[in-house]
Amino acid sequence: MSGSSAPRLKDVAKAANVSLSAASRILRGERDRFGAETCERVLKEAQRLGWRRNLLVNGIQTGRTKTVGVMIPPYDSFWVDVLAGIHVVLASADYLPITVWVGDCQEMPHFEKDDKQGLSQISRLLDRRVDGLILWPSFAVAYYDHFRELIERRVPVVVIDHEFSEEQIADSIETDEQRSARAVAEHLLALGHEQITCFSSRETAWQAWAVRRRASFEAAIAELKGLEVNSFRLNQWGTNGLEVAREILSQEPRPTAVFSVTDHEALFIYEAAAELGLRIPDDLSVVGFADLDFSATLQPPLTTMRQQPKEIGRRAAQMILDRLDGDFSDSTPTTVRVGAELIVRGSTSPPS
Amino acid sequence: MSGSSAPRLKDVAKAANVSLSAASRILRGERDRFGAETCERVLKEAQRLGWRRNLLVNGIQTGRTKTVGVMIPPYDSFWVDVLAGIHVVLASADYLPITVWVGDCQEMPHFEKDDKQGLSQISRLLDRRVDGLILWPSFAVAYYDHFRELIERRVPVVVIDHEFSEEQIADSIETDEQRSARAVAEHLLALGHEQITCFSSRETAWQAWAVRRRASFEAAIAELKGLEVNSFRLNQWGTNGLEVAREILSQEPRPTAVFSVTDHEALFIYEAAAELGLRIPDDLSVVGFADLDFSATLQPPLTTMRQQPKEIGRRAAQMILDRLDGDFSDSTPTTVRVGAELIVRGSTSPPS
DNA sequence: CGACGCTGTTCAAGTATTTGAGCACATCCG
DNA sequence: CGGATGTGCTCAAATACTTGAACAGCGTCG
Repeated sequence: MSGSSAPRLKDVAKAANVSLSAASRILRGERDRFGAETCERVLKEAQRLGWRRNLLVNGIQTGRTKTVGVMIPPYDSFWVDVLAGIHVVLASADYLPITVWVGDCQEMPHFEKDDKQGLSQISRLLDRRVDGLILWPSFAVAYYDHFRELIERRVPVVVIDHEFSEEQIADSIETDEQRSARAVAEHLLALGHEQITCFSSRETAWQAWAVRRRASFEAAIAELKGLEVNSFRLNQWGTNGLEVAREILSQEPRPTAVFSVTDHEALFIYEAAAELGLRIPDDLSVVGFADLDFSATLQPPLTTMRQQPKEIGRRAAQMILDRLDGDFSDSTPTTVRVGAELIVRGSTSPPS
Repeated sequence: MSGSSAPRLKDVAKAANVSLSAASRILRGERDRFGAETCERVLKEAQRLGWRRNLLVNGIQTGRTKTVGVMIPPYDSFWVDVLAGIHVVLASADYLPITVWVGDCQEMPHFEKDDKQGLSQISRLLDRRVDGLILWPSFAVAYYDHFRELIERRVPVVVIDHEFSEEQIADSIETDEQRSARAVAEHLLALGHEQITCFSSRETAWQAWAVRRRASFEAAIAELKGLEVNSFRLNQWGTNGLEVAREILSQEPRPTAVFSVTDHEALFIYEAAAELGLRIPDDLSVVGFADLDFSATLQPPLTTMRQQPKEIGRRAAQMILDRLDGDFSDSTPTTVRVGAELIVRGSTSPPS
């Protein structure tokens, strides 16, 4: 019934019996110009009325909303951790991330209907005047023009897990795929495996990381031992994981080790192996990638490359903040590569 | 180098050679007052300059920012799906969720340092003038006063998974714990189990759902068969999952079935069972709750209650939108209970 | 010829707040 | 006693629009 919407500064000023601008200055901390008693009165009234500053107005006036748009697929614990990293860093600078979904999250998180959805999401962020943008480049290529426009308007952009095919127009951050794939290769070769298969993800245009991961792995195996890796991948919609896993395990000769480009694919290998009565790691070694939340508790626990999603998130956010603080134009776009660590668990052993 | 920040309406008007207010009206869709040729010119210039409306201004003027604050723990796939549901519904109404983290997401997602963190997060949302608030009530009790203030200001609040201990002051949405727990109880009893243990989560003040879930389960078992359930729980920080699981499986007599209050606890049971050489489901039946992303691919696949997180998210968002659309004061707070479905997989069987 | 419709214009006020400039008054110094 | 200094506060413009009201120029119709 009180029907009162948010109290205005005007109300506070009136209640404390000072002018609007006096109230504004006092509440902004410019107190030395005013008497202690006046300050206290204003503060007390603001408190009593429950006044809070209106950041929208600040946004209009300063051109800074203290928000950063984030466009990533909140798909598994990897992305959740990336988000966590972003949140922590932004929060400590009193920024807030505004996250939008890409893809038809209704039914299939990893699949995007068309470019327009992503573009409209970017639009919605820009309408809110975000100060910066962190994104996973589902269709980065399609957005190039958009990026260029943003950068011209001094809205810093950081892209996660994307390699710019031509000119690099924005900052970029990714897992060091080459080193990581090599670590996996070294591990499997050291165990003595020679029949090695790689289970890649969907390798659509925007899944550049999957391509790089698989290719780096193939290259490492070839370079280290001269062996050829037989590679499989998911279909375009990522719906046939179990079928591919079955296919992988039905090869003649059967591979003794499978490197899955993420832990998700490894799950399908586990499932197919159980179906076929193959024991891990006795009959089959499995290596994943990401160290997702469930990987340590699989039976057997999954050997996997532990990425540093939180660190990736933190660095991404920090890059945005740095760009916003410092001079924007004088530094060229950079790429940060974050390391990953091989966690050896029970899913790998020498071939029998 | 162009150094241009976002173009203003003024720029568009100038470029199209019309007045500011004409440009405003045309771009807002009030076109019938203007000639087709003029409209086209304005639209074209707006497009060319990349003009986009400034929702901050709209927010100041109308008091509606078209944003909804969301405060939930993006902890596992359950919450990710809740978020997805929220996003879908809000996006279709051209709203945007602004998500803040609760808890020290740096190290321990499910643990909050103190009330103040949550309150400061709410503050940051309110400073941005969110139109509504969806939250998971880590410290809902501590926030009661806050809620009351929000509701007085006509900021609708929806609480997920929280039971108001006294007066219900906000809308609330939760999984139907009673029915769900009863379904689990019926399943285990139908299989013939009599030594049944419940593995609860941390049951801190704000984990009301865990308390309700465990208590409902105990009650159902008692009511259906007159049996007593031996219940265990995690410590206050949720750090001793494996120890508790070991303890559970070391009881004399050993339970033949364990109901885990979430799939996370079930993972610990799997791990402890593997350690002790117990086979699931031959020696031990395990039931989880939530049907998280990994549950179907465990070996054996986990029997679990499938909640409807997306539906919960959707309903929560819809409740906010309804409150915003309709008359706010005339309807009393309601509680929505969303059903869950028992998914029987390989982790349960009759006791041997 | 005057009224009317069409297509625009200008004016002014409103949104919530910030901020540079400046004013009134008191005190203090020379 | 005049001028400098400082305190406490106010005024007005600015941010980027929106919106209602009034009005102006032009062609047309009765």
